[in-house]
Amino acid sequence: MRFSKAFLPTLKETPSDAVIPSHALMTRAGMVRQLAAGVYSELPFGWRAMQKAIAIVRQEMNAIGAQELFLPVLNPLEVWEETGRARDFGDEMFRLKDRKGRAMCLAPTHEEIICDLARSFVRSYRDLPQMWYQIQTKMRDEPRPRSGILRARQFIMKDSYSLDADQDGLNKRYDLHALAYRRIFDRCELKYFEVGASSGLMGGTGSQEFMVESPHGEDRVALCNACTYAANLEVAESRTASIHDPENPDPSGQPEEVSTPDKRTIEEVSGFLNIAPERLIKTLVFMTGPEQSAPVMILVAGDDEINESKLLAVLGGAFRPAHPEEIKSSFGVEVGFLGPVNAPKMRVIADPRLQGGRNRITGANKNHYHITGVDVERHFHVDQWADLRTAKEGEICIQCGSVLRVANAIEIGHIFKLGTKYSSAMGANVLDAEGREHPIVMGSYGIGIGRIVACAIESSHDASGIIWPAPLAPYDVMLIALNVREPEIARQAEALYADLQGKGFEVLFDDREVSPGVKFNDADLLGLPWQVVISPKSLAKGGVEIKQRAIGQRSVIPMTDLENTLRGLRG
RNA sequence: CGGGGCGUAGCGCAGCCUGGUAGCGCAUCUGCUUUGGGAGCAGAGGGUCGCUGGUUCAAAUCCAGUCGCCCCGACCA
Repeated sequence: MRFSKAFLPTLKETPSDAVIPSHALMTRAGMVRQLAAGVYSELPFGWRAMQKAIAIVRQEMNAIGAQELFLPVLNPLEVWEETGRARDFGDEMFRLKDRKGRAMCLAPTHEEIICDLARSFVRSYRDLPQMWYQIQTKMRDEPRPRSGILRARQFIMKDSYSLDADQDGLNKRYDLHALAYRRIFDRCELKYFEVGASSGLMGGTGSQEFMVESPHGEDRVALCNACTYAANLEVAESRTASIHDPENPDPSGQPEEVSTPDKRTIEEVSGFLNIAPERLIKTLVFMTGPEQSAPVMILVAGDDEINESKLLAVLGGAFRPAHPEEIKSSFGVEVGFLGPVNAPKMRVIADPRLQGGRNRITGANKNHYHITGVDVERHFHVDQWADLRTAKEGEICIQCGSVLRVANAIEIGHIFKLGTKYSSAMGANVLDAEGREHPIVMGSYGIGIGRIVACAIESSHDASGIIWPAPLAPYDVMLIALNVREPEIARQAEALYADLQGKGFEVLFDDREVSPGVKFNDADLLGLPWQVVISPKSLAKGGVEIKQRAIGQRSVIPMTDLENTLRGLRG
């Protein structure tokens, strides 16, 4: 491609609404253009990078035997009502009506459509296994699109689905996907890691995320400094130093009320009574059940934060924090003075960190009072022990005993063992060898194509611009002709342009009549792996000048060595 | 959904407080000169100041509403 003819609008200045490096650079390099919040046009330079990522994904998906198909984005809402996800997705699903008034939606993902195909065409265990994938535009009305294309409302995703007769089959298909994903991200030269994850809205029995560490990532992950343990903070476990309880002055006594006027938060009470926060018992009340009308009491140590993902898994269904009025009517007390002792009867779930606690402090269920000397299980009953706390930086790895750190990361892939959630809801069944009907056992697997590209830039750039990993680079070589009005330069540059292309290199040829500075700056901004400069100076030295973008060093080499040098650099 | 900020030329911004001819830099177009890190000179084009309404002799500027965009949080395959 000739730069003089290309639709490649580079920008000298960073648009004011680009906050993170990948967004700023993608905009400045003429890769994308925002049309609305979370909606982007992919311009030619950016689209080429996307196509590189797509080609890699496609090859590796085909390599594990998956078959590509293409599903509709425009869906009748009915299909989504069968599984209840029309409701679960809520406002995140774009909805519309067709001219006849039929309720339609724009697909945020495609499990339902896959299930619909499966129930129509898959009858027997002999038809299984199947792996189907597509590279498709997804629509989600995100409450807050942000970070450029990292969190968009319209984005391209590779999504695949496996259909199996049993759990063993699912495990195999899941492992195949994990393998393919590792190959894909390796080939894209991303420094990724895998974490155990929550399956959230998707349901199912297990899931892993593929993450790239980045300060601009929206996910938080716990990583072990020594071993391979890594988990999304939503599910991460950790060990903590045990809580030191001073002897209870009266081991068989009852808790004692202390006045704590206007001290509501852990911090206030801890400061006021001069007692370590971990010895306070934090009491929260959530409403759960089908009507969200059943209260449940959650107890954790005062210095811990409730982990809502873990709580969701334990409660097994939707929940919400109780309203202050609900608490007032059942406990007769303000939030802030709640406690498990002499509380109204309700299900009590406590974090194991409280187990065996002695002489602890908690709310008195009386405004402006707390109680001290509380012994766990002697003074109140616990129905269920469950890990409900959020792991923190510096805590102990459950695998190896080393120290955990917490980092931000960008999710580039996610694989799920769905099980039969969708197939049973939609009646996608197969007959087994004995002629009995079973729901198909499904898996679902996603990769964010745009995130691959954005992550590559996010983790490989400098002050001048992008530094492409070669496999994702929109072109292999930036050929720069300086002083193109000089006939000899023009002639040699044209010849080189044709020659390199003939040898299979993808070349962006800067043939513009602009000053050298403009060309060098654009070349660094666009970040192609190699820059080849042809100029009076280089010709005088008997060749062309070559610069590897990542390293920055220039050297002049004979024209005849160019091909070998470029191939050598390719690695 | 809560909090904050911003909408003025393609991009980056000033002007608004204190109402009175819409500006600057970059980019664009023409001509000449220029070619190793975002060139020089001369000339030119480009704006319903997000939108609607109000106040006023007069509104980019003041008031109200509305739409859009960004950020923090909540939320989130």
